[in-house]
Amino acid sequence: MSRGALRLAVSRLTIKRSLPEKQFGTISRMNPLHVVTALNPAQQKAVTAQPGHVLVVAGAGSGKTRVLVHRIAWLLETQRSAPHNIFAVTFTNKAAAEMRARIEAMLRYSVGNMWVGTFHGLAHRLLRTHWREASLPEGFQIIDSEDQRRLVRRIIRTLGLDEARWPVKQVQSWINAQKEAGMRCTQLHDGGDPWRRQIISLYREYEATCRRSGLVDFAELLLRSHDLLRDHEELAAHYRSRFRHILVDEFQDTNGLQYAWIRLLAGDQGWLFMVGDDDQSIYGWRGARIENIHRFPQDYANVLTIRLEQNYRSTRTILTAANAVIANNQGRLGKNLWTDVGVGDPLHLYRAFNDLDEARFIVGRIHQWLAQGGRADQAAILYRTSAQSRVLEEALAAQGVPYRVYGGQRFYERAEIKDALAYLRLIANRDDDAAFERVVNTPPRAIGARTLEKLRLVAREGGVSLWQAARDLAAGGALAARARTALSGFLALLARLDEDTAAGPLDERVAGVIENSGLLEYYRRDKSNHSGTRVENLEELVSAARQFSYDQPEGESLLGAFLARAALESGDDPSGGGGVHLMTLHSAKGLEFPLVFLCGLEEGLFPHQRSLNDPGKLEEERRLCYVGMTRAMQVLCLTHAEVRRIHNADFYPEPSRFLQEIPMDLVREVRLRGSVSWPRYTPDADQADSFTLGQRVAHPKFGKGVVLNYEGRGAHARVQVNFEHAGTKWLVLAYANLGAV
DNA sequence: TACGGCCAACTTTTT
DNA sequence: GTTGGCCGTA
Repeated sequence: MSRGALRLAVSRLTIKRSLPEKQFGTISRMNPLHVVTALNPAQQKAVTAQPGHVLVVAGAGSGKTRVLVHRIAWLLETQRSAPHNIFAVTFTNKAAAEMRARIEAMLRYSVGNMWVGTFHGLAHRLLRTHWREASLPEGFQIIDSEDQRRLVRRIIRTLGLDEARWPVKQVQSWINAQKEAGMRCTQLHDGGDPWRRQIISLYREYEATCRRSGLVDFAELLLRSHDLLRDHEELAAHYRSRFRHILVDEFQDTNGLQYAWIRLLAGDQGWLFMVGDDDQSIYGWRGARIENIHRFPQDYANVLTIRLEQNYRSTRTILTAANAVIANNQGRLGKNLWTDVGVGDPLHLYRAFNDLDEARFIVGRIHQWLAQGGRADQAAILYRTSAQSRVLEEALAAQGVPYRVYGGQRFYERAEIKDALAYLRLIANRDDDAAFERVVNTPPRAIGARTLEKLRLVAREGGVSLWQAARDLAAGGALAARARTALSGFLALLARLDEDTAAGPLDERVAGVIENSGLLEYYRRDKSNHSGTRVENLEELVSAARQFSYDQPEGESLLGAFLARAALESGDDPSGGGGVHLMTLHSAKGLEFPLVFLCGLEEGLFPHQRSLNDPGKLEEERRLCYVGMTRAMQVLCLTHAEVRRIHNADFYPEPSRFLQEIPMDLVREVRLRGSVSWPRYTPDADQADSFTLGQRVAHPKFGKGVVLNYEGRGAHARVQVNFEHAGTKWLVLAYANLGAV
């Protein structure tokens, strides 16, 4: 699991050590021409735009990263910019690492003091440097969404609220939405609304808990560093004079707070270089505001807008189809991708009987691809929901096709890893309530719900952390002897873990904690963990710590830095190993594959049920479809099923509206042996004289049914239909007058 | 207090 | 099909 992450860390290390820093005053080692050759006119225009604000509308496969990298190289090589003048921000660690690596590969010197990172990573860097000004404790820790949810649940219960009326996730996302709107609980007013009054008090209580515990959630990283710049003019001035060039990747995915933060950082001195594609905005449900990219040219005077419309990835057919689909959206910035490569294959369309048939078909096509000399890792199967992967995986495995599934449980999010990290967090900061709650009784050490309840009460009344409350309770006489012993035991254990390992290297420290806390033994004996992966993962964490300490030899708090990385990096980078790529459409963004299967194209699945009644959400689904289609380089194969099994229940979905939005002449419907032709997307489907197995049909007398079987052809063709009410019947096609449903 | 079994939920998830 | 939470029992 974490091996990819480790490999990534190693390669970054190699780059750092083998490249010299840029020496000022030395002659550029690179001919500036190299920065702009091999760029098309639009790319060149973007890369060499004179100081000013720039919006690059970069279509799929139009060389977006290339432009960013070349722009930075151009600034460094021809504009007398130094690496420390540049601030480049992305959404993923992967994108940030790639950008840095490509710049260094191009320039052949290390740009270590250039700020390149994710929004959260760079905000974190600011807060670590200026924790005092940001009113944070020096050793503040980052909590992930799961930690946050547990804290919120705790608070809902503490306030004696009904979880059914105050769903944890809803409260959590409400709080995050407030933070993303820049709203602190003190700035919110209930306006006499009891619901608002209650949820604001939840927010207040949550903030108080975080403050007491020295915890910062993801949204807080951004809000805190935004407020830091807003409230400390001298600090802001310092950074504004430093970062003359601010480059933003995937601008369409920024939320309001991120945009505000960037604007604050730029002030009226920094030049903004925003790269994005409004047609690929697919994270609205997480707070991304597509409006940001739309209003940027209005927010600043004289924004130079450049469109990158030449696509270097897909065939003309694929692009035409994708353009046709996205054209159904309103209010786009507008662009039309084109390519000068060939027309290519038509899109393939397969109408499957059910999800098993769909999977079988896809595997069959992959076999064909392999037989024609293709590699498995050139193929990707994209789906709307993770749940769809299971059937596909089974079909691939049954046929011996290697594959790898992206997404899912990440290394640093695994329960056993988070347990181990919680011990480490408590070592770093005893007041970390989230960590305390997590491991106070993991592994079980007889500290039960009653004891914890008392602890929380004491902590709440005294306005102190759980740790401090535990110390008080263990010393006083308020607890039963048994509970007191158990609690003292935990306090002593932690002190021991801390002291025993304080001097040693990080990995020994981690190993000591895992061993002596009893976690290792606990998971070793865990019967539900048949394969022993949890134990392996714990061992892997020790290796990750060792690797990390090689990677970052200097630094005052290695443990703190390690914990921060664990929170900010998923630690999951499924790189090595070939095989067909299986992933959700969301995780496919930014990738490309010669052969792409887009499956489950059905109303209710894609577009998803929960988006059907909201035009805005529907447009986001369409953008998701656009993203999926534009991943394909050579062959794009679309599939849908007539019967879809979801949570053990059968559904009979209509084909996705997105299919209807693709011009028919770009599509070739694929039929397998054993099925008969059925011109599915002709307007007069009633005229059709043949059917596929599983096809839903309507009979004037028997009503609706499903085609089970057929025999013969032409005038003698007969079909067997299972009618919903009339039962199974054989009908002569020529007389049956069957229609489509 | 611990554990096993049962039940409900379940879109997407860069940090 | 899986997972996390809840509850009853030892």
